[in-house]
Amino acid sequence: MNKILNKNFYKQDTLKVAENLIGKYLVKDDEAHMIIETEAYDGPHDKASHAHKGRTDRTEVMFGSAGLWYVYLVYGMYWMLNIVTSSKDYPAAVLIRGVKKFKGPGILTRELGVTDKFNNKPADESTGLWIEDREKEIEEGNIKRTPRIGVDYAKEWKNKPYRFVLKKD
DNA sequence: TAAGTGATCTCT
DNA sequence: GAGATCACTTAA
Repeated sequence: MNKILNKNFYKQDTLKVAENLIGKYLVKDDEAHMIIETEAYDGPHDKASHAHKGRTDRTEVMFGSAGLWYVYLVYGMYWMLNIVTSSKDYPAAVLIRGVKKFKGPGILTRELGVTDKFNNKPADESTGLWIEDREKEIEEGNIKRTPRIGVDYAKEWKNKPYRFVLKKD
């Protein structure tokens, strides 16, 4: 039974959402891709998070309700796909870094045609891009935690093990 | 390992 | 308005 993840799932603690998203399926129209890599960006105190400097036009979405997409451009070329988590007015999101077929966050969005048109939109059937739970269960010991990628500037936060990767199928 | 690329943010 | 920075990728 395939179940589309709803707000109750995304409302959980950000790290929990990031971990639980491993092994779930990112669905775009009729294609389903198993998520194998995520990263958590949790709260205003997290120096690696865009939101740690406060609310701006760009980060406004992260302060919004759980279950919204947060999509933005980095390095002038690549879209990053995040799902907003936790409570309203608490800035947090989980970056979808990779699915089984496409490695790398920039590749994933390029191949799926994800752009800022999804930004601030809900992850459900209304946008044609959502995440669903399938029968397959991932064992906890099969998920590896590592520090996040590309956030060396974040000082003491750069080494936090906020990245989750599926070890093997 | 370096460079391409453009939105965003922080000064003026 | 100008300048720096950046949650990445590719080609060497």
